[in-house]
Amino acid sequence: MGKRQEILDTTLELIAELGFNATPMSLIIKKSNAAAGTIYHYFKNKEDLIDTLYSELKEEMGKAIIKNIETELNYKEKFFLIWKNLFEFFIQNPKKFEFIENYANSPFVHKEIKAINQRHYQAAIDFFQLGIRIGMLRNLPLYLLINLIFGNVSSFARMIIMEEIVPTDNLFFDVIQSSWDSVKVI
Amino acid sequence: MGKRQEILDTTLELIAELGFNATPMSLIIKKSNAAAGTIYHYFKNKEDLIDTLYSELKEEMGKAIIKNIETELNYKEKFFLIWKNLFEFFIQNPKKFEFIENYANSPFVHKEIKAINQRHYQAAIDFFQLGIRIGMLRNLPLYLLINLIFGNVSSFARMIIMEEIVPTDNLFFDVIQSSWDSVKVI
Amino acid sequence: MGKRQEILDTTLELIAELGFNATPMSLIIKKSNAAAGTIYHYFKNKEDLIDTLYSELKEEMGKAIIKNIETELNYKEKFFLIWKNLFEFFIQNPKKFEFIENYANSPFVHKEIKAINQRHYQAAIDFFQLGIRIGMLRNLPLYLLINLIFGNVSSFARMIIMEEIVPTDNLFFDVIQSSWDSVKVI
Amino acid sequence: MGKRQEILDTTLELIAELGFNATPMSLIIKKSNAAAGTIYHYFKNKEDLIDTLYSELKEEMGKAIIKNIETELNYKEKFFLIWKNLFEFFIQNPKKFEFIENYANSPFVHKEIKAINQRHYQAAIDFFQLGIRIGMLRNLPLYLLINLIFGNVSSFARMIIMEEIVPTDNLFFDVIQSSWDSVKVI
DNA sequence: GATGAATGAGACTTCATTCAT
DNA sequence: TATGAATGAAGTCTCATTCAT
Repeated sequence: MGKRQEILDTTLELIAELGFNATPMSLIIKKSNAAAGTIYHYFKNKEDLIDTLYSELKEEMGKAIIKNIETELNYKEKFFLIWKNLFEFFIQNPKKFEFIENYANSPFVHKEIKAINQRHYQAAIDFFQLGIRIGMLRNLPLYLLINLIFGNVSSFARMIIMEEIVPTDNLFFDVIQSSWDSVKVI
Repeated sequence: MGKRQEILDTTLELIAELGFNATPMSLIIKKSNAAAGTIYHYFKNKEDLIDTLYSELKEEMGKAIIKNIETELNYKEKFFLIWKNLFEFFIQNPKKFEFIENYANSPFVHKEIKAINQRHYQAAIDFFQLGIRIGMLRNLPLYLLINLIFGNVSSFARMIIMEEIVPTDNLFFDVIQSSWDSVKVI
Repeated sequence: MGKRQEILDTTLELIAELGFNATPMSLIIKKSNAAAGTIYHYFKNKEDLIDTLYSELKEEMGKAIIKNIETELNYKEKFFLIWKNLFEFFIQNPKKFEFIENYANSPFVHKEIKAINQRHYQAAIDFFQLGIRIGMLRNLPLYLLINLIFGNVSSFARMIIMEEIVPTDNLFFDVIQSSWDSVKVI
Repeated sequence: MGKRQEILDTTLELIAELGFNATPMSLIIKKSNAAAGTIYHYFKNKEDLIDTLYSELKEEMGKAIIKNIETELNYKEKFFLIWKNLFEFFIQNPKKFEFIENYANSPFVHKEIKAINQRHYQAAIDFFQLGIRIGMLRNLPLYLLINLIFGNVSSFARMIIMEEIVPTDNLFFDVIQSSWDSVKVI
């Protein structure tokens, strides 16, 4: 698979499961069958390793969100599609979900890294901005609106991943509808 | 003020500002004007210190949420009151908000601690359950519904605290209305 | 019982069971239901506490060894009596045995303390010296001879206390005879 | 010499001289010219370091005891040889003697470690068992007999090492004869 | 006599990182 | 590319002891 990728995968795995605090380099080294020096061959230091992982995941997530967005759909249908895309990315990648969620608000993360990675979301951001402009969505500050919607997706996905609720098609429909109702105009 | 309280206050302050990783015991010791041994006189170890702080904050937050709930109000008005109570607790206690948010989903936290602290929210939980039963609120799994609503409050509060948006009465009204629209029945 | 005695008893108990390393003052404090300050009221410091305990035990042991020595007995019978006295003191006080054994060769002990406590054994020492002089015992350096004999008692007592052998009258007779055979003249 | 061996040697040196309590890891680190981390690279923790040292010494001692045992000698001569082998190992390695003696009865030592190391003594154990079977040695429980003899060697060696007696050939002959007299059959 | 909160030096250990191979 | 022994600063925690009450 290549040592570099193995290291990244192991890091994701461990941090998702144990958290940052309980994931020392020594553990990443052991679990990824790499030598200490090898990690430092590919990454400048621990911070760089984490930042790289974060960036790659964010890019992957950014692409997942807008999958099939070019299809012929009306605004509401595209909203539902984006919502579903994000939701399914989380459900199908629980470790990545865990990592991104923990990392996103952590003081561990560098603001610059966050800023840089915003670019992967430009299409989605534009979509929501359009919704406000054409009067489909409530006139809330753009990023607040996005955070509210994405927060809904997270809350729902988290409970499923944590096995606190059982996902069904009906439930999915209810939640996405609830989310839509919160931002749609009348 | 008492060393114990001083230690707890300092810990909140530091972890909110710097995060877990960047808050060694030595720093807590220095900033709280206590000796190393004193911390261990009151808390079994760092984990116990954090758990205790979390529990005390959760209790305080639980009480804040249901402030004035006994007043003569209709269901929707009570919903708005709880929403506002939580929001104001966050805005007025940004450090506590930061700590609770970071800590809540961290693998650092013990499930038992979370479970124990649920009791402080019984009144609020009962309130949402009632809403579903009497047909005021969408028939979603109880805790999912609560997480969606509280997630909205968090998203809004976070952006204000991070100074990413400027709070106004109008904005507040829009957001709380959005939140209500997402769970109200028609 | 008096706090002082309770502290000494607890210290014996703990050190016999756990060893010096695993017996911090804090544990003695907890198990003896005394406050930290109380220990320091009676003993200058930990060293003084241990030294005091050692001295009291040595005195007690010194008296036990020469019990009934004034009786009308011939030399060999008195040898057997002393041997038996020491053996029974060990068997009946396994914790004291453990403590004395561990403490005796520990660099923890102060030479002066050891020297001072020799006086309790003067009668026994005189008895062995007499044995050499009158030609009943091998002409070995006095303290070597004593150490060989007392070492035999210890080896035997230790195995019984550790339940590595089962004590019987016959076994006792064999061992004491073996010990006598090692030092008797022809 | 290799860091690992240097650490073990230094540990033996220090513990023999100062005892467990007065031998912190920091001192071992300083005297062995190793970094703190290096010790933990080779040993899980302090306990493991001590256990390893104990095991290696026991193995060495086991081999020393049976040196030249294959020579053409009668039973008594072999008994004297083993006695002398052990004695000389102690005299020539006073630090190892000190360490083994202090460690052997310490609650610090793990029973499993002791059990494992018994295997190095199988040849000697067999020799004493044979002595009992063929009627050369007193019919005492095997391990008791061994402990009595080895206890004699220890008592003698200790006094020489502590410079409480001066070793001479005559004295050596007297003591070994005394030891033999205690277990030989008539 | 007795208490126990408070102390702070120092114990053990972990950690990210380096560098010769 | 890859290794892993070695580093040492810094982390968490323990300990004997003090002192105001």
